[in-house]
Amino acid sequence: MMSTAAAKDMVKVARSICDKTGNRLTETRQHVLEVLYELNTPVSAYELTEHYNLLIDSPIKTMSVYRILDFLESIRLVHRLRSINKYIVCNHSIGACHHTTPFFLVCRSCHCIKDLEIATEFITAFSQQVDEAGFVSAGSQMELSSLCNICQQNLESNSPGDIHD
Amino acid sequence: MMSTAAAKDMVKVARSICDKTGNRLTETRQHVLEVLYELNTPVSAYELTEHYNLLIDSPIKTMSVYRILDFLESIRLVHRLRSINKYIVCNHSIGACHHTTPFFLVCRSCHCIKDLEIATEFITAFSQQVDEAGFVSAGSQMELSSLCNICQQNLESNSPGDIHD
DNA sequence: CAGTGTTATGTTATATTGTATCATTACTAG
DNA sequence: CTAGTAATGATACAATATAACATAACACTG
Repeated sequence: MMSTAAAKDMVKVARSICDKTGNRLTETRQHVLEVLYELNTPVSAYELTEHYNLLIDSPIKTMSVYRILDFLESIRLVHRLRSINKYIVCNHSIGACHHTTPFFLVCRSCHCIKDLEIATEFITAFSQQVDEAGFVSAGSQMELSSLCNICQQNLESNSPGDIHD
Repeated sequence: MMSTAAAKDMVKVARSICDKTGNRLTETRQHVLEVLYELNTPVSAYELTEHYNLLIDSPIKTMSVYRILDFLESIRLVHRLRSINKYIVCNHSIGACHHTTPFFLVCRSCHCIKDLEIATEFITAFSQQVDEAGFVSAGSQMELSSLCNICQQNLESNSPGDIHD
């Protein structure tokens, strides 16, 4: 596994988080994180398994990938995009997480995403409504199921299934 | 299939929408809509199939249910909750849809939901950010993956898997 | 009303995503 | 060292979703 400097920094952050929270950043977990980081796009657990097995010499099965992704999500190192069943590295693994409710724009056609930065006033106003509705705002995550401009244009020009890069 | 008065009204609305949009509200489609309406809770395509086959004498297969749900979603009579892979009847089938971006609070534990009414100013402010980010706001749908109060309490009291009704 | 194109549904098979379960290995504390 | 816990391996299976092709219902035209 070739690691960029950025990836090494990310692993450092991950290690310190694990240390603080009394968790183990095992080799396998670190590898999963690195692979996910290098992919730099949302992938399913199965896709991640494939890439892992191409990049890392000790092979892994999807069951383990699920478990490790669950773990990494639980300590907030990765996000699970529930609307498309895919995973990405959390910004805060690379020192950029705002630690408020994340807001993902998700293209339901090509599955590209954008992590939107929302004004704090916005979030707090929301939180109140959420709490009033009998739900928990803390630790929640928003996803807007939408279309990116490219897919929108493709649909208009009647070429469905036309996946851009 | 016993139909309540409310269900009949809903079917009437559905029929008029289909008429306007040049679509057919076939018997099967109507049945799917009625069953989903009576259930009054988010269900998967497979769950819907089961209930359908209990309530309607002519049996259906899940493949058809998927197709019909897709259709009903396309003309905005049902919502697909992508974060939990379940479907519900859209409010506007019962004359209450605001026709802006719907916002669903979704409990990731028990899968109960709440359709939040959001202030219009809110939505428009959002839409702008979404458009600026290169996504399409029209026709989008928001889901907040969260926990309802009951599940939150259950988790705190260390009884995971404890599904309330 | 027959013929033809289109839409909807039936049917079967299969792909994709996610969990349950139990065995084994690795680490941790006494 | 060893007993207990945490992590992973391995196998099976459940749940969700789509592909592909056949048949049926409808709708338009001549």
